[in-house]
Amino acid sequence: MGMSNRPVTVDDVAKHAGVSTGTVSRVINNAPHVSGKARAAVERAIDQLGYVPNKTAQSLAGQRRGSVVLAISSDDPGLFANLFFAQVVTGVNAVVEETDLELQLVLAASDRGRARLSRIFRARAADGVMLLALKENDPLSALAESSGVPVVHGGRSLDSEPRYYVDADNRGGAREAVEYLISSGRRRIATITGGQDQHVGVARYLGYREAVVLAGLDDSRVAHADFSEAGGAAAMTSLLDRSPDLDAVFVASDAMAAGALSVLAARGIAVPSDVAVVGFNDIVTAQHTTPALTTVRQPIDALGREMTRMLLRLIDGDTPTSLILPTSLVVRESA
Amino acid sequence: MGMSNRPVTVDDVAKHAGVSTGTVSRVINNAPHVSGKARAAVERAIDQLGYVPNKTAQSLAGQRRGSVVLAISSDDPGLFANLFFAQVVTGVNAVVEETDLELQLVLAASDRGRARLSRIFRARAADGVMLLALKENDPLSALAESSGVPVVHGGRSLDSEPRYYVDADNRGGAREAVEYLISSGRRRIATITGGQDQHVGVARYLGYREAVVLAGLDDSRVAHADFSEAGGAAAMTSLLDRSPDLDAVFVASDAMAAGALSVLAARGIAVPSDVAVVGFNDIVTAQHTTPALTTVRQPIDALGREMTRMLLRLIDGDTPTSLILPTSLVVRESA
DNA sequence: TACAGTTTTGGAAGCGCTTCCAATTTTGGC
DNA sequence: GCCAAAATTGGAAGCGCTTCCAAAACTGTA
Repeated sequence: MGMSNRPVTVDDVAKHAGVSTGTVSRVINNAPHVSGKARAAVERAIDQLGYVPNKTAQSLAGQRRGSVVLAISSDDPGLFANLFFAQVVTGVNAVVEETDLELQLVLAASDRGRARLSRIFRARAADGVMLLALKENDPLSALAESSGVPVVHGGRSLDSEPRYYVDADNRGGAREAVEYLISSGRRRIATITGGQDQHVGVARYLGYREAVVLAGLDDSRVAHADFSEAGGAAAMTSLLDRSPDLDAVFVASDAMAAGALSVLAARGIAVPSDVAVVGFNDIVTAQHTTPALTTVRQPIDALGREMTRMLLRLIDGDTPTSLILPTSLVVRESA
Repeated sequence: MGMSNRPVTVDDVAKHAGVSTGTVSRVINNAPHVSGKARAAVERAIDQLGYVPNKTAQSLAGQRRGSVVLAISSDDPGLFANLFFAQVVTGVNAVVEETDLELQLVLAASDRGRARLSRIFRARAADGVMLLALKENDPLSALAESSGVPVVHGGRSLDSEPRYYVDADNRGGAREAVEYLISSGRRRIATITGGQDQHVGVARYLGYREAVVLAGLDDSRVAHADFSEAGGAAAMTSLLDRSPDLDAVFVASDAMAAGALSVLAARGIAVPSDVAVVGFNDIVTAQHTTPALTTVRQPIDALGREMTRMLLRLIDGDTPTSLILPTSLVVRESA
């Protein structure tokens, strides 16, 4: 059992099976043009010798890399980033696992990580790359494009729509959330937005406006924030000062919603009876806020899965179409 | 700029610089025995041609893989697992990034993942492997051992201590937590344990006993559970029924502590005035429980970092010693 | 200037596989 | 039982790099 020092090679297998290396290779890759007899002999030899193909050699000879990389460039060390990360990886892995590709991870927030990614593109050192949470206008995006390496983006950026991407339906989710508020009788609906320099920030704001305007309601109760809890609190304060009559607020992230809730609580405003609150993301703490937060959930593992499927198709030479994944409203107590 | 179809190779660089491929290789790997003149010429050529070495070819020729794998076999999809996961990866990446190794990820909870890992061992397809959260008595452990591939374990198992591992000081952390309870005047201290079929479960229980016995207190207030919130609740109930006089409880995980807290609240027992509660892990929700949970924090990213450092040393042929990382008590409101 | 010792260099032989081409064997139709 | 067509096979030529060895170019000293 593999006690020998020198690993078993195709030549050993060929010799042992009494065929040529070419035939062994054909069997390994179950290519056509192999007689049943030869195949059986080779398979027996492989078994007896405990042969495992050397992937490096396969790659070199076969002109493919045998690996895809998942690059995550979020430098946000926050809870959401972490969980998001883990779930995406899970989804990606589930699909990669079905192939015989390796999954390489690159955390591209640091300079070293970015350099690494750049090298991968320049050297075509992977069969494909999934790019997650790239900053707006990231130079890596252009490099990726020009390298010829298949690339799938997770999420979009404001400046330019990637050729291939998977994204959550941020606008639709926001719209649905607000429509829910409207259907439950709210009429003076405010919103706290995330950074308007990011696609998700804008998309969720647009979804809010769409719903509010369509219902013929006032869309002027807007406070811009930055996705942070503190920002959410500040925005809620400003909203309350400007429009004390509001009866609902759609908040573009759960973290901001948590900030908003604490301001509401501090002012003695009851949720949801006085003011209904809806968040976005469905982070874990959403269940633990007081009251538990009604929010919009993104299908994060599906995002990972679909990105990977798309990448595989791209590697196969297909031309997939970008995808927008539906969100779902999770109704708890706050609305 | 790389518009050519055929990628640039050492031969191109050699020709362009007027030297041999051997010399180019020596420059790339900055090996000795290269004149300044030759080095300069090669570097210029590399620059002008935009040459990036082909890692696959380097691996094949150099008899090294150029990659390490991080294998995670936890099939626990829970919050803690996710966050743990993300933090370990972050720590691992931080160290791997400093080398020119690639980081390959294998989720070994599924059969396919396990098969993949097995293949990696049998084919020596990585320079080293980090094994996280392997189940007790996992056959992969034996395979890893016999393969000759350097392996570092994260955490220990009950049945056999791995040759090289990094673990958190579960016993010490538990002991410190209980000593804190004692020092704040508690005398009738109970514990809710995690699964006693896992090393962490046993270690934390041992830490509890150590502290309690050393202080000459009664160590009989024990309820065994399974690290789950529901299990924690059930255990708390049983504890309260058996020993209504208890004035503190050390709970071996935050999830169980959350369950315990809800039981306490339901019975109208005030925390911490009537009963003090300490958890373990410092998951995010620990800050959001009512009251906020005092708990023991593990240095998870350090775990990742130290595992990686240890693996690198192993790959270099050194003989590191296993490591136990200190935990720290995070005092909040519940104790 | 010559010579032994040192450093640098070129070039070829792999690393373990795939793939192509030509050679061989098999097949099937008459 | 013969022949062309089809299927199978062996073997060699790479894939792009490292490394080893021998050859070449230096170095300094006598």
